[in-house]
Amino acid sequence: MSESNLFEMKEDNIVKASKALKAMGHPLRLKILCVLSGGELPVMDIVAKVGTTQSNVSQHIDILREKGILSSRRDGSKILCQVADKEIINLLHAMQSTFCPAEL
Amino acid sequence: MSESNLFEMKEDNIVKASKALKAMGHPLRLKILCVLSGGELPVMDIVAKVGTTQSNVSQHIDILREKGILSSRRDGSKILCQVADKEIINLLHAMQSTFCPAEL
DNA sequence: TGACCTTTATCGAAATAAATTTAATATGTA
DNA sequence: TACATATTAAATTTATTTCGATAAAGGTCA
Repeated sequence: MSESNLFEMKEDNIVKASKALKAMGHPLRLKILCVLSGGELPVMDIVAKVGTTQSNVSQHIDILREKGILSSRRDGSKILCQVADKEIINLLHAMQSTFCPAEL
Repeated sequence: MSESNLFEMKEDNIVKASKALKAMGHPLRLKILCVLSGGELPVMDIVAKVGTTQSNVSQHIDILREKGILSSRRDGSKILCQVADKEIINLLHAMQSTFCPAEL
């Protein structure tokens, strides 16, 4: 009867988590998160760093925002984006140590 | 000139990581990982726990195996599956604390 | 205020890619 | 042979990605 999983996620949380993972599971969006790991940046700077169109970046940012992975605030004419919270930062750290063995 | 991102992932690693995240970013596959967090299980047991067809589970397991997230070994007529390594376990922990605030 | 520039968001549409489901069959073990 | 798992295929459906054009919101300056 050893019935305990380490991760007893409820269905709701499974759904929420899988949506967030899916959102992060796109190369451009993951790149955006890496770029933001240094701190807040306006959208235009992200565009410059990741190399695609403004429209495209804006849409990807929106997807990350929807899932609570990224947050943003207006500063004058600019929108400053950042990684939403410390939990997400931790998650990114865990990913880095999982997937970037040599880059620590 | 503060040019350093916390996460300086190379393009290759970004691609690898995003593929793995995408693989985990599916409710059924995440559920399979949760179910396996308690230890090794044969495929038939996973089928029973997650509730779908054998063929479907087998296909999802394959996707996780391809990305190095899950490993398996034969034991007689059964295939025992488990979460691939400690890094992935850490990642699952990070996800749990991010997405399951009340279930700790 | 009005004209204009910058920054970001949104829309429409085309192209592409996945995911789902089911069924049939193959493989390997006891 | 029967059981456990994997593979394949095909049909179907659904979603994603991307681009270009344009809209909206804020800032500047005459």
